[in-house]
Parts: sequence; C-alpha cells; structure tokens
Amino acid sequence: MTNPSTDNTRDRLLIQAEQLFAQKGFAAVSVREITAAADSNLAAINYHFGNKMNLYLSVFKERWVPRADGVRKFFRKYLSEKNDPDTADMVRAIATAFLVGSMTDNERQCHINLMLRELAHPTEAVNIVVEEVIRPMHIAVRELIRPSLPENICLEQLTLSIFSIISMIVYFGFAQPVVSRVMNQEFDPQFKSRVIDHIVSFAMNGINGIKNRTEEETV
Amino acid sequence: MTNPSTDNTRDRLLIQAEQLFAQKGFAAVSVREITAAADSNLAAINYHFGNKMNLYLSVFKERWVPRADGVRKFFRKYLSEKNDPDTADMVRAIATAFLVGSMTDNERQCHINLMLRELAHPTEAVNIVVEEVIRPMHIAVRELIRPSLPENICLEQLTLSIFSIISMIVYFGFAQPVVSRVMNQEFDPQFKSRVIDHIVSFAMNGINGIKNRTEEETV
DNA sequence: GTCTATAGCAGGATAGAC
DNA sequence: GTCTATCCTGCTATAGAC
Repeated sequence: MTNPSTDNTRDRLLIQAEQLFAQKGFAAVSVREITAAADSNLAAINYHFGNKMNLYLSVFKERWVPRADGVRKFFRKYLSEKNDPDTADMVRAIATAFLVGSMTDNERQCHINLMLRELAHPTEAVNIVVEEVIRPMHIAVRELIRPSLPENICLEQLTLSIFSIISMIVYFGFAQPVVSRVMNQEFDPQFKSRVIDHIVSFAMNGINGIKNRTEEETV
Repeated sequence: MTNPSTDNTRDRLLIQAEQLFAQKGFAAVSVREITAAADSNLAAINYHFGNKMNLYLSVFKERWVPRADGVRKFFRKYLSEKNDPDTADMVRAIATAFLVGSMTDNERQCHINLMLRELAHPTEAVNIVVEEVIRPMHIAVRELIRPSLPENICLEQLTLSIFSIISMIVYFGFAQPVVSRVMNQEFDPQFKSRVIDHIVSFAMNGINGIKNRTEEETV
C-alpha cells in the first residue's frame, strides 16, 4: 500500500499505477482508481503526467527499467562473489537474481505482468522493454556463457538455449499460482530453492547437450 | 442452447470476440467493436449471451477449450503413428502439436494470449483453463513419460521438468516477435522446425539429467 | 432474430479557485 | 501543487418496433 514516507504525489501515482496496470491492464484501470489508491486528487495524473497514457509510459521508464537494472546488478554481484564462475554459476545467478534477489514476490509479479501485457498487445512501451532490457540482457548472457563453450559453437543453438533458460525463469515467476495448484505445493522459500536447483540442472544439461553435439559434429 | 450451425451471428460474435479479447483484453474491447467486426447489430451480444462477461466466458467454453482439445488430438495422432515411441518422440509430439499442427499462427497467438491474460488477472474463466486443460494435460504427459524413467524417479523433479518443457513451448509460441527481433531471424517454417529440434534436444538432456541424478542417488 | 433509439452511467480531461 | 466542479465522450444494457 501507500508508503507514508513517500510524500511525493508523483511517486505515489507511479507506484500505484504500476501495481494496478500490472494487475488489470491499461484499459481496465481508471484514473479515478489510481488517484484514489495513491491518495491523491483526481486531477493529479493530468497535472503530473499530462494524460493517462503518458503515466503508463512513465511507469515503464521510471519503475520497470530501474527494476530490471536492479536484477542485473544483483546478478553481477552474485557472480562477482564466485571465483572463476562456470556456466552453472551463471545460470544460477540469473535464476536467483530474478526469482529471489532484488524483488519481492509482489514486485516480480508486477514486473512480469507488465512485460507480458506489453508483448501481448504492444504499445509504445514495447520498445523500452525490448531494446533497453531484453536485448542487452540477451547479449550480456550470451557473451558471458560463450567463453566456456567450444569456440565453434553454433550461435543459434546458444541463443535458443538462452531463450529457453529465460522461458523457464519467467514461467516459474509468472505461473506460480498454477504451479502451486497443479502440484498441490505451496511456493514457499524451500520449494522456490528446489525450483532454482531444477532450472539450473535442466538448463545445464540442455547447454551441455549443445556442447556435445557440436563436438560430435566437428570431429 | 441454440444450435450453433443454424445461428451464424452467434458464431461470428464468438470468433470476433475471441480475436479481440486475445489482442486487447476484456476491458479494452467494447461490445460495439465486437459487433461491428462480426458484422452484426449492437444489441446482438446481449441477445445471444446476455452480457459482455458471459460472451467472454463463452469464448473460453466454446472456442478455447475445443482448440486445446484439438492440440491433444493432434498430439495423440502424432504419437500413434510412431512404433514404440520414446520420451523424445513425446516431447516432439507436444511441441509439434502446439507450435505447428492443428493451429494457424494467428490462432496460436490468440490461444496463448487468452490463457496468459487469464493467468495474469484471473476471472471465472481461469478455472476452465486450469481444470479442464492445464491439469489434465500435465497428468497425461507425466503418465506417458514416467514409464520410460526409473521407477523411483522423484515425482517432483519430473513434474518440474514438464513445466519447463511447457514453458519453452509456450514461450516460443508467445514471444515469436521478440525472438525474431532479438535474433534478427524471421519465424519461417524452417526456423520453426529448428526451434522444435532445439526444444526436443534441450528437454531430453534435461530429463536425462534427472534420470542420471536419480540413478546416482539410489545406487 | 434483428434493428433503432435511448436510458443511465463511468470514463478522461480541463478550467479555474485556492 | 492541490482541489472542486463540470464537460463531453463512449460505454453497457434494455425497451420495443419490425
């Protein structure tokens, strides 16, 4: 809910707008609902952001991108604490950064929902999502993993593997209610930790499969 | 219930409603937009479905579930054409059924969007999605794969693996525009076929990883 | 079953006082 | 910067003619 220490109306609007847009989508949320949640006046959105759409874009620029940066920082810090990290360390670093570190469960839900909504029905914000976060992250992960693989590794296979790893991480972040429901298993920290172990193991075997196939093919 | 085959308007409404709800979400679509797209009268939705929400639910009952059934049929047919199918055949069958067979690209986009929207912000329809499709599919896949694994396989590991496989398939179905954009690679049939090969290979190595770990642990 | 007309209301946006 | 009052558009839903 509203943080009392956030006496800045503009910030409160951004925080509540992000939450509501993520939950319900742009069209389903009214400016009345946002301003009420932010404990501010009906006219505040138009004063601070011009209109509703610009508030939506500001949510991506000022909240979504910084949070993605937070994930990247956690990832780098996690890796920097390892001596000579191998590929498994890297996969664990990504999964942990996204599923445990740097975000509360609510923030993660929020973050993923906003992204998926934007991919399902792109607005202007999709360019921010893809160009400022998804693409740089992909390139960074690829270049981190590549040195540990054979030099003549098929780049397409590697990139598809990274997409696969990301798909697992995003899915287990997004579909927690479904996973819980189907497995009849609460998503508590212990289970989450087993899920991360699973992702790392599954992904490592997948990547090693590429490595092995490439070696076979090039012999 | 009225006989759908004699009632064109009702079917046209369902078809157009599904398309628009999938693209934009429930709130962002007006009944005016749907009735215009279905080339019918503004009052038609209320006549045939009572109200807008009931049209939305009918989309899931009469279009979404049947299409999921179509995927399952394709999957079974694909498998029945193999003699003594192994786990890789099953993974390929699922991926192919979902990413190639039984749906056009547009229908797949539609199908996934509706599901993800419902998971992101559940309405009454989420029960249809989970109980009539996701859970039965999980159980079916699990029981198909299990016989080919060691008897004392950790059931949690197997279920998580199935979620991982599904996450890849859904992701490559949903995020085609992003994958194309990041890889600078059109999603043509050749590439799609390589993606399926990748999913099968990645998943098989992942599953074999479980198998091996279980064997080690039980020795 | 289909259509027109309209009731009744909620939405975004703005003007202008403070 | 904040607030009230208000405009006007667009929405869902319905009544009633055909």
